[in-house]
Amino acid sequence: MRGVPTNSVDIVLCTAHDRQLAVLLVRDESKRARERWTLPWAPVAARDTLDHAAARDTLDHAAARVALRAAGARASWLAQAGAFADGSRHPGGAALSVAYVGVTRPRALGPSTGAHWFPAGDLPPMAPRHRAIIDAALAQLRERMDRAPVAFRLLGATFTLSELQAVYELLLGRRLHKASFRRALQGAFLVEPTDEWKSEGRGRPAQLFRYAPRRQRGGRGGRGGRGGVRFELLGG
Amino acid sequence: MRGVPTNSVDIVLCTAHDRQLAVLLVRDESKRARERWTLPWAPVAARDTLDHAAARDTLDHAAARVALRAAGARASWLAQAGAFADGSRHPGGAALSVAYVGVTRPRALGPSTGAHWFPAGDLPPMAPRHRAIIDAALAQLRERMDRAPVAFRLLGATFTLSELQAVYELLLGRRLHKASFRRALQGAFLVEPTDEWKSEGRGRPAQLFRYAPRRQRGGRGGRGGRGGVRFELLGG
DNA sequence: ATAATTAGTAGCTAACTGCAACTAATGTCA
DNA sequence: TGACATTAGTTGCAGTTAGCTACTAATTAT
Repeated sequence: MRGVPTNSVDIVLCTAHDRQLAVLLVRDESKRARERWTLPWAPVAARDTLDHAAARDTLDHAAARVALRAAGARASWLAQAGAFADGSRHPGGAALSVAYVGVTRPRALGPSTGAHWFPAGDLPPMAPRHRAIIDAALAQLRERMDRAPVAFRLLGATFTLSELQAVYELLLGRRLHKASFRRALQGAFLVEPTDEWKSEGRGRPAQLFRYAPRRQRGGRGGRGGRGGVRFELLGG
Repeated sequence: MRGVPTNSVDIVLCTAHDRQLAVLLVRDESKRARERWTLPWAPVAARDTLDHAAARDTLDHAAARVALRAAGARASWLAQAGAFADGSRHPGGAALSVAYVGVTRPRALGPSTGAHWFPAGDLPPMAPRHRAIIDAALAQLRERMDRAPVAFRLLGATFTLSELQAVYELLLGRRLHKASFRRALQGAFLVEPTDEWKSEGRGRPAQLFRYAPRRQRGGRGGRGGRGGVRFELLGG
């Protein structure tokens, strides 16, 4: 916290933890912090953005660095979630915060990194701006699930269809119908079966699949946006 | 342009102009500008964000002010489209730009305001960052059409269903099927008929409707997000 | 063996989309 | 005046898709 206010990049990194959607928070190290947690963040100096004219996108790279440092591993998906500059003070005093939302595969955090996974529905007290960022980031995560393969990035190279459905349900926050889910998935040519099967202890073993999107058959899909208009979401 | 780099708010304001989607640009007043156009923008001083703790969202208000000044009227819809800070220089030297996308009803621009509507498909040379902002803003505009009543904001208080469909086709950049469009609209309880009719010269007069969303009947819609998962958009 | 549990599939119905064809109301023009 | 063009608005049909219910399949627990 120098004299000149800086911009910051703040990350809402999500994972599946203990059958719940969890967000990564780190301990707030500033003096007046009393048992507080913050999102992982880093300042973005104005200098940086002017010096490296070659950089494809300064903000994206800064976000990737912050996520890597906080979680100990690369985020497997990361996208910008917006800029926040309302009055509520930022833990680091940043004038403006660029928020990112991402996912990373569940793994153990290194000890004493000061980071911890919190269930998204049970977060500790935080700075108002960080609370707002989390709300917006989780909302955008859900909206983007049908445009980016977020769910697949939360899984390993191979997975069962039940695992995939569980991730969708976790991220969307609602139950899905098994038969419909599989029919839609099959029709989208997104996964292909492997020769391996996975037995989880109880019940029938499940076949393992891998994410292997093939170019769409002329059907509905396609980037151009076919199909009718969806008026259903325009409540008020 | 003082010594300290500032942040900026840059607006991609759209309207229907001459049967085409048009973007509002203003003349670049800076010295080394040779016949160049830029998006309407304004600096956001770091001070502002710290002083007015009461302001709901500093950035949204700044964006609304910029749009009002450039177009001479309030934007009827406005949403944040992301933060941009790649190497490409900003016309005003801003280190970081927060982009907004909005729409405003077609109207005559005041004379000699330095602003002009350009067809979205035929834009003049601009700073690379502004070009990137426009691309991202128009993409987001299309994605948000089914979550926010953007099309209705481009129309007056009453409108014919053909006018509504034309706006949808303009913003989406593709043709829609008349019967399906109307059936979906009727099923969503979004508009209600008025007693007035509008005759456009040729052809049968059209009934005027007004935007009056009623709370959804138990059907598909609802904010909670019903319906199956849309895998079709996950190409690669 | 039998029950419990999980995986995976099939049939039915309801809803929705696109298509084609139709009726309705107005202006244009011979 | 009457045929024609133009735009509005509706209807019936076929194909597709989603959700529901119910079923079979394969494994572990008792």
